[in-house]
Amino acid sequence: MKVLIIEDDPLHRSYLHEAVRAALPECDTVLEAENGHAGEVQARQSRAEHVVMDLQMSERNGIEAARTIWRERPDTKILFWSNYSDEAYVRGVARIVPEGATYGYVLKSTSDERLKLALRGVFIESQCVIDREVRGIQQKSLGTAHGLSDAEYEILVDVALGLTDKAIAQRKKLSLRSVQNRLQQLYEKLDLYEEPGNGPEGWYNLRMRAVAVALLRKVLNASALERGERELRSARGN
Amino acid sequence: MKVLIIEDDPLHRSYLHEAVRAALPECDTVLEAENGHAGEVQARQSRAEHVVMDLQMSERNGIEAARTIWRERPDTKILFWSNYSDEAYVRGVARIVPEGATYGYVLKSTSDERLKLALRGVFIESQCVIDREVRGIQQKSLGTAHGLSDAEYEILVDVALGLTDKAIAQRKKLSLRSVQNRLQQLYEKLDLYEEPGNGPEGWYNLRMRAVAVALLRKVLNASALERGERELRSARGN
DNA sequence: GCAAAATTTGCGGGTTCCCGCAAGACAAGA
DNA sequence: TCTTGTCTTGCGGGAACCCGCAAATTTTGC
Repeated sequence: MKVLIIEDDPLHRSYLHEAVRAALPECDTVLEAENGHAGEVQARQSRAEHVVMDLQMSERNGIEAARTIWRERPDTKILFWSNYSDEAYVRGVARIVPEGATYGYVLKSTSDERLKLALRGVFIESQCVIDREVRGIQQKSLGTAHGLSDAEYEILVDVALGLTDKAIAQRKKLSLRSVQNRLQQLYEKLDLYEEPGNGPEGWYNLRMRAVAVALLRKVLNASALERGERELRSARGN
Repeated sequence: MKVLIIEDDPLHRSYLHEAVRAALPECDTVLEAENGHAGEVQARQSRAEHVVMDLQMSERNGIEAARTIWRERPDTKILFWSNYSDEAYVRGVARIVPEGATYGYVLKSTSDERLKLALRGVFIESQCVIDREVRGIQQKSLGTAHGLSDAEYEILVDVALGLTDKAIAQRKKLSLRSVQNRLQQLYEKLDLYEEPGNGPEGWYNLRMRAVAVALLRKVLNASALERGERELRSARGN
């Protein structure tokens, strides 16, 4: 059995290495890669079926790497091991998990014990192991109360990238008015109409404010923006 | 001699602890705190004059903590030890360094050797030790070419928070038109007028696009936004 | 298959934004 | 003192945004 570790921080990498050794005696080789790009190459070459990786790496982040790995071998078992449970990350992962794949998502702040359980659970038992806190975010992002639908999320990204309504309409093949409707739903969902303690109406530019609160609430983050920007550029140049 | 370590990642904390022990034999006590808030309290109680800390911690980030520490004792020597050299962080640090204070800024990716040199340089020799890469960012952010002036940066933050031109004008005690002028400068500096490969003019909402590219280029980041939001709220409620 | 519910679209208008133009305000330097 | 340059302010208009209203279309549930 082979395990591939993709993690850019050397300290965390060696910690993970040790944890894998301790939790999985049946594992004979442990490979390491120090960024998403190297990780993809390693995964391809070594045909490793068990991967544990960080999200948020420079060079190429975990979500990108996981996507290409899964695209090549959808039965790969991946354990995500991240510092954060930003909704943007959780959503990002959810978007790329292939049908029926087994994966896990644990936070770096969990105990050694839990990490080991997660490693065994995902790699040996083929269970999906999701940290309690991450699970909480998942639920919340689905709940109709504050959770954004996929349509709303996508338009949020487009707006955040700085596209005009017209550009979005064209991109999404909708009428101008539909785009604006979705925007209104978005504003509604983000509670922009009832921000407390703001004096005269018209303090906020709703469009910008929506992005600001999305960023503050971690519904969006830099990595999601980068992904959107890349997609945008590639769509332009086709 | 006392050294206070403020760092939320346990692995990094113990690594730092060891580095301090190795680099500074004259240091008799090493204290630890696991977030910015605890760090401030520790610094106050222990009267430590030597601090090494991470930026980007949850709970309360390094810049906030450093500011209050320096406010209470401006002669404290602080070594920032961070994963990133985002312009937003560099600028954030620069904003709070008191007159004549000695500090350092090194990246976590530097070698053990350099870290130790930085520790000795800042704490013993009272030198300012700034990583080559960080220095590069500093220079760039000052160069008139792409660098934003303070005025431009501040308006960027206000826009990013979602304020309208009118609100900004009032806040900054300027006329509406002046605010818009600054915005135009900002758009100019960020090269929004010559983005390559975008077809018909009018793909972008300049206001939003400015924030998007600032985020992508790390001129802005989530932590800067949070700071801005806090200031905004406190200004509202005075 | 049909009615209810949700989405999409067009129209119209009020508001805000973006910006060219030009007239004051102020500081630095010949 | 008289430029020269930078910064600020006002005016005006075209474009984009925000949104209520109502009809057309699609989706959903039974």
